[in-house]
Amino acid sequence: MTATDPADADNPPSGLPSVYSPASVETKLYERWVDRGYFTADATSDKPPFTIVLPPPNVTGQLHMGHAPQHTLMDAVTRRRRMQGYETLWLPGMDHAGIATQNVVERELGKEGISRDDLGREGFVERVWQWKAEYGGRILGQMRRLGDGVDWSRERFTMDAGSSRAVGTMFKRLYDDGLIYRAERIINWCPRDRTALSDIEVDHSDDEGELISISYGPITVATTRVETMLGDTAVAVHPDDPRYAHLVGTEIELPLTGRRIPIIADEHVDPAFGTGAVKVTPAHDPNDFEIGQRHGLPAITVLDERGVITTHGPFKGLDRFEARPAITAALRELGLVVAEKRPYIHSVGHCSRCDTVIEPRLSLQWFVKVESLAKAAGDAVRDGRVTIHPPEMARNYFEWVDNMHDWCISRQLWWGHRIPVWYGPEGEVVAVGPDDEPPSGDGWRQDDDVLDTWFSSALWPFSTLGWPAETADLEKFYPTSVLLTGYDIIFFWVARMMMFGLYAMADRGPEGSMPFRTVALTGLVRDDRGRKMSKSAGNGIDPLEWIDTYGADAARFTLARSASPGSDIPVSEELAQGGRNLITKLWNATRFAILNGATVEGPLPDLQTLPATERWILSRLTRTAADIDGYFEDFQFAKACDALFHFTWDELCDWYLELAKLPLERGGVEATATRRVLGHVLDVLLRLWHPVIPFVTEELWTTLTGGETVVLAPWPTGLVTGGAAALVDVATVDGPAESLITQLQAVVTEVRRFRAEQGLRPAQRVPARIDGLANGALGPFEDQIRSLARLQIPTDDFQETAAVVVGHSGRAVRVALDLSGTIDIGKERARLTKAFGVAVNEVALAEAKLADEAFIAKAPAQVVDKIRVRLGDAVAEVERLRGQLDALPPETLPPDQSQQ
RNA sequence: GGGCGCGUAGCUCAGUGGGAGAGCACUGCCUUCACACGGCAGGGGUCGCAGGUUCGAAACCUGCCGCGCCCACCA
Repeated sequence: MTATDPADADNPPSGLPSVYSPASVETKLYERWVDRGYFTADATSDKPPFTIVLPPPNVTGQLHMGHAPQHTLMDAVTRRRRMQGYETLWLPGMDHAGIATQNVVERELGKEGISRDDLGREGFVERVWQWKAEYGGRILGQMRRLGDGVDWSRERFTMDAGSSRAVGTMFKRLYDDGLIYRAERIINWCPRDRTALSDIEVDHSDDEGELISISYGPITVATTRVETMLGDTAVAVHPDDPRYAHLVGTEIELPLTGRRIPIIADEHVDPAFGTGAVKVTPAHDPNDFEIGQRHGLPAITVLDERGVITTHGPFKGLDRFEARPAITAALRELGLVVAEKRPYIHSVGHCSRCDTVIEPRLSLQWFVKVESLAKAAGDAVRDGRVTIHPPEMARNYFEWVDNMHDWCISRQLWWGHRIPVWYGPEGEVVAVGPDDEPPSGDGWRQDDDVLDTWFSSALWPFSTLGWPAETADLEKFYPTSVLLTGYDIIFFWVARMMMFGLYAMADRGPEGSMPFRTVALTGLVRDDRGRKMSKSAGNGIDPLEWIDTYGADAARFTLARSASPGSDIPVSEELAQGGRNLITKLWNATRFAILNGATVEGPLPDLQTLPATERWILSRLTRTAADIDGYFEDFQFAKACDALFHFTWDELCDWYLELAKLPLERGGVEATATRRVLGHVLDVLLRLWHPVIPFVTEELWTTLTGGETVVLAPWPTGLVTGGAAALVDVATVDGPAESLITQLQAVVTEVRRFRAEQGLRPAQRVPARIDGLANGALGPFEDQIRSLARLQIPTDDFQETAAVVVGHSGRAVRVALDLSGTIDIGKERARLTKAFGVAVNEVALAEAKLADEAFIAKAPAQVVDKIRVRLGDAVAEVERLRGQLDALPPETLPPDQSQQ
């Protein structure tokens, strides 16, 4: 059916097929935009800058449903600013993603049967670069398909020369300021990736384990990690615990090892937990490490970097998870296991990259001393220099920033920025800046570790603009305007950019140093049942499939219309279809306009000369544009999309286009005015839509207006430059026209409802006489009302069999219908009776309210007035319905039904 | 353990003191000349529960129940 070939019928006049096929225009348009340099920023421009930071996707990454909404929203924000006349910069790039990328390449090597050790450090890193050249950055191509208007001439990578230089500079500065230090600490260690991790790279989950109570002679301890007992160097009890007071200061023998360890008293112990006695393993537990520090205990490491036991003959060489049952068994044999609780559910840390259980491990690492940096990062939000949207998310930010631990930045990886520190033969430690010569000579060697990926990410807002050099870009585009990202990386990225930005740019003063002025947090993508998207749950939806099936615009609109600040975004196939339908609707509306000669040429006719229908749509357009502009300003994308959707579908298509058909058909002066108004409305509407659905609006706008591009067309409101303020003029706001058309709609809707209730076919024309129009302002629209409600001019033998009355008192419109032969009197009587009952009830309610003295005494006058008006309406309604009931012809039933 | 948030139509969600809304889904009629990816009309909700404030509560307060997320060094 739909295989009608519209190209034949419609192509000649409109140039647009009746069904939009995104695939045929999207790629072409994107290339055109890039070629014409629309997205290329000019640092020498006089326009005010608008800069938005693209969270650099992992070089290994693919565009997934998590990115799609954020990219859409960033693009929409940027496009609107561009149309408003800002010099916009949206700078693309990728993150080298240390562990993730190293893992991918190692897996590749694994397929060839070799390990990274076979290649050596240099060979391996070389291999990663090769991999990047060949497979990396697929996501960049996917961004083009989404329509991201980024400045490709400024594309960056966190490991490129400029970024590396920024990293080196930053490290050196922090080091010289005493904000980077090296220390032996308990850190999170991933035995599979064999590297240290920062606290936030550890995900905690409640896992099944076991709680084993072991007798250490006179005292019993409980543990979930039996294997670490080999490294115990004390047993701790609470200082006030009377049960153990006599044992504090004595020594016991540690089972299986023969070592003697002290019993000590420490405030950290909770006497109410377990036996109230804790085994202390300073090398393998962060709390125990601190207890050890306080009491001068030795730290004995019993696990190596792969999580394998390194001591104690029978257990040496066992993996930690093999050692656990082995040691439990050995203790049980000695009769020392006094209680076992399993399953025991407790919180266990996992590597956020590979899910391996984290092993707290004592090791020598580099740290950023965060105290002063975090304080500054918190203050910048507290004193309003940086705004967080939505505001309640700021609490999360503060909670983290105010309680931050020092940041472990060294990683035992090969892929990343190598720590610029050299160690000399005499134990010298020298941090080397990017412009300095590293020390040479015998015995000097560079640190083997690399920096946490997030170290370079934290510099992204200014390293991409040329820092540490004082470039024109940095001057023009820093601080950036908006950071739009998911709330899941507030800690990983947002807070760290704040810390580093404020520090590195401190010479610009408090108002110029922050990395961005506004942080707009988006939700995460969920499926239509609120579940997180994941491949394993089988509910992953691929945004590229949506683009293939429905087009980029449909995908973008679908995502944007669900995006409320900070709220999660549900996605489903049905929603995407709704998006596709909207695009088609807009397409056809514009196509209709073009087919009917809509034009943007010449000035708009004087408002006074226009019929109320035209003044109404212009008034609605102006209000809608203002609403939308405000919603964009507040990152209320869902509301902006809703307003656009509602105006496009319910007002423009359902009413204005239908109303316009008559004057367009008639031609002449009327048609000329309507064509101009129609062209204007679509011109403005397509501009308003463009930030969200760039492709289809470009195709339609250029066809409609003959303009070069909508990308650079002035935004209808909130302009900072350009002379297009007249696009939406406050003067077009027209209350009387709006209420008049509302009345017109009510008349048409009432007649339609009546017709539907009578079971009339939509196309069937019914003779009708319309009273009450002539003395009202609706008079000129009788023909349109007849057209919309399918009412004919009364014939000579007109015979009123039913009437529809809309409104009351002198302003009522009465439509008398001749339904002889078709009307179902019974149905109509039932309908009127029901409505009559409702109206009577209304009257009773309102009267009761007005009789309530307590209410009258306290309610505001306007509320009382409102109720009086309501009472008047209800009384009129009762009268009206009574009249209609009385006017109803007597019911005549077919003979065969008269018995029922 | 701490923090944040949520519970409104079958589903996903708007709605921050004055007559319960949207999209999708559902029902009926319709290939009406922009659009069947459409049109018209319609059904459907004790706004989680219980108290309180108020003339008036989906909204404000308290408690309870249920759910989600984040943070946390409970052995």
